[in-house]
Amino acid sequence: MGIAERKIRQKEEFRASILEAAWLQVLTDGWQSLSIRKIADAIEYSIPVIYNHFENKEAILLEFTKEGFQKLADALLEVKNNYTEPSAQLEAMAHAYWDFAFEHKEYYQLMFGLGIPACEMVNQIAEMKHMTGIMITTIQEAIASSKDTETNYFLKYHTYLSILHGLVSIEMIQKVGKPDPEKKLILQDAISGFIKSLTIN
Amino acid sequence: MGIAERKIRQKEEFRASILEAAWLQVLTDGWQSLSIRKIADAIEYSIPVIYNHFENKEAILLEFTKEGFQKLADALLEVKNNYTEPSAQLEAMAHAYWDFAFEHKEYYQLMFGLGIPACEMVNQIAEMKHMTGIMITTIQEAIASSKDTETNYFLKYHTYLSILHGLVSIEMIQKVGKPDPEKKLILQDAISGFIKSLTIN
DNA sequence: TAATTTTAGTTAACAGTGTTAACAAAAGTA
DNA sequence: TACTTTTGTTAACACTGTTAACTAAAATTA
Repeated sequence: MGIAERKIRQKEEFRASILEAAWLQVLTDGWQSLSIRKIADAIEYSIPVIYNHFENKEAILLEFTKEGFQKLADALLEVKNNYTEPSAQLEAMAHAYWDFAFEHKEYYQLMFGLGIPACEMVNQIAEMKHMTGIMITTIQEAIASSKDTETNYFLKYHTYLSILHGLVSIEMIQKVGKPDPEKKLILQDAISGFIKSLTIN
Repeated sequence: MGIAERKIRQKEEFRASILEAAWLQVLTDGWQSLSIRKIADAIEYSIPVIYNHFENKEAILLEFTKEGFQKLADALLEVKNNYTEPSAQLEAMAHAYWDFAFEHKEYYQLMFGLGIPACEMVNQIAEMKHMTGIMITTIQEAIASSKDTETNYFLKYHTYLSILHGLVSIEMIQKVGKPDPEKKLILQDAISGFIKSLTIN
């Protein structure tokens, strides 16, 4: 019975082509411009077929949100493995986070801008939990090898992520499309302060 | 010639009533739900009259963005004046910033979320420059009374604002409508680290 | 006061958006 | 071949921001 398998495969390909067309649209004109109709146009099908593969537009966005968090998690893990000292890992991960945000601006804006509007949804995105898990683990390792091993790791993780997201989003708001390398000084400044307070205290 | 004056007054009142109706709509159903039609309905006029007072919907949003930055600036100035030490001022302002964000969630989300999409616009909002000016001045005062008076104040201002915005927006994303007072620990943690690095170095 | 101009406000439409019900055509099964 | 299921289409609904064309009222001028 290869027919059923072929159908599943075709369905998967169809789904992928929808996402591909959507992503192309996003890359050329941004999230705000993405519409079901444009996707339907691009794949040369009528509008309702898209609803056979995705419950609604939000489901399509959710797919990209997951993809984004997965990519970010991968990027963090990769640089983390280049270091053994937790503090060095945190610093490298901070730079990787920054680089990801500006190299994949579209992903980042969806992940932390348009997406995640509802409250319960946050914990439903496994990919996000995965990413934050990497951060939390590293924070815990840093605390474990510090003088005060009783430091609240969750508080520190929250601080770490907040600093990173704050730096990125303020930079994204102020200047669009400027890959100002000098701005990494700000990242370096903020993150080294954080790491100091984590390792010294 | 009181007629012309009365007309100007009426026009101003009309404009105010549009903003009032819009704000009511935002308070009840959020920014996403705001529409020109609903405003027109609320003030019991037809749709095009709104375009006699505002160029487009964005202009209405811009009005609230300005209002928001003005309110934030006021809040910062008020708490700043309760202290003389720049470091104490920065700490108090951080708390005021946090409080403003969650007491005026609608304003904050517009100011840093929907609004300011274009690049040039940032410097066109005088109210925003005013607010950041207050922050920058205080940072400069803190640096002036520190050991290293050569510290880059603009870098430190950027870091300060980024930490605040990061904390607020991460908190806003994760939990909607939870006034968790424990979360102020994170603010305290991050901001005291920043102030330390500002005054000690 | 009467005629004219200016202003204020309306209706109706255009060009979009997400979403879905009703139907036709193709594909698979008996 | 006849029947059932899947697949895809057309057409519509209920919205959105925005604007052109028109009418009624107000203010100005002769």
